[in-house]
Amino acid sequence: MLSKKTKYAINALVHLAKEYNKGPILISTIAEQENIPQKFLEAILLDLRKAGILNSKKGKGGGYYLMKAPDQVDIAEVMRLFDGPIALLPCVSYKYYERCEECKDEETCGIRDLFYEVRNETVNQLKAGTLANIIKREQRLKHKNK
Amino acid sequence: MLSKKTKYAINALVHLAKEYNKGPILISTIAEQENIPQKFLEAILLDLRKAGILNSKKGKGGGYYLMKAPDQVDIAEVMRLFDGPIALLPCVSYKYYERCEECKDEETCGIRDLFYEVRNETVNQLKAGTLANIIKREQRLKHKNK
DNA sequence: TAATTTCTCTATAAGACAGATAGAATTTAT
DNA sequence: ATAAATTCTATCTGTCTTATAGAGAAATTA
Repeated sequence: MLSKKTKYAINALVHLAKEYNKGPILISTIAEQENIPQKFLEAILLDLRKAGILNSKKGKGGGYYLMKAPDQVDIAEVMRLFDGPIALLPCVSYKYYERCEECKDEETCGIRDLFYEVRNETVNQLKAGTLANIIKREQRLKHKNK
Repeated sequence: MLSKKTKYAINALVHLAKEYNKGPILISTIAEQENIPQKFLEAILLDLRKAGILNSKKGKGGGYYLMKAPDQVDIAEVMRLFDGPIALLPCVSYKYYERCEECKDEETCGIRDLFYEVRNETVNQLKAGTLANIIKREQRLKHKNK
């Protein structure tokens, strides 16, 4: 399961994506509207800035805003930033590869082979899941439910 | 990522699947051959027994053995038993559903929509991943690498 | 210079994770 | 009946992660 940190991060990013190119948004605004504890959100946005996804401005009229276009920020990136690997086994992780200590032969491991396929499919889905894509999904669902 | 508990469980199950219908196998044998701390493995096998996947016999000649055929035990079941939900968000979990506190409208949530698709694909893959399937994969890989 | 807002640093309470320890209960073989 | 083998139960512990809260420093703008 995703940590709250990651969930909050995604919600904040979607919020900012909806206001893309409209100038900085206050932390407090995002915190209120997205139901996120403000102090926790501060840390999250800071991490997103350090990762180059957001930028910030201090003082009056300040706040946070997206550095990249909403179709250039995908969920795989956000998840890796906060929760680490997307793979379910360290031995099939691309960015965080590590050998399984208990494993006898990685090359012929059937368990690894299965989880390698799972990882690939999941990463593909999450890379297609950009902020723009999520907003599009939301619009589609709103139409449907009317 | 899977917990060590789940990883050990899968390894132990694959081991037992290879000896299906050959009588009980000692905990100590599995622990040694699969590089699993014995006492930890005891707890794991006990849980698998309580879940109806394994059965055990005490005393001399005792040990653990599979209750179901290797093609009837899938990895989704094992993961759920030890690590809980497979879904990445509680609001898209079938067996462990829970509302996201911070969510404004579940019905039209684009984030939920994305993770719903991810969950479905992952569960399908993991249900196809039975013990028999894993052993078949291993055999294929051994052939290839010769 | 005063107000606004982000940024830094520290602390912490609760729970999960990965085992270790000690011994009780059961079964089989002699 | 007894000894050996083996699973089963219950408790405990140290380390790490999660999800915050608090106090105030630094920067920016009016």
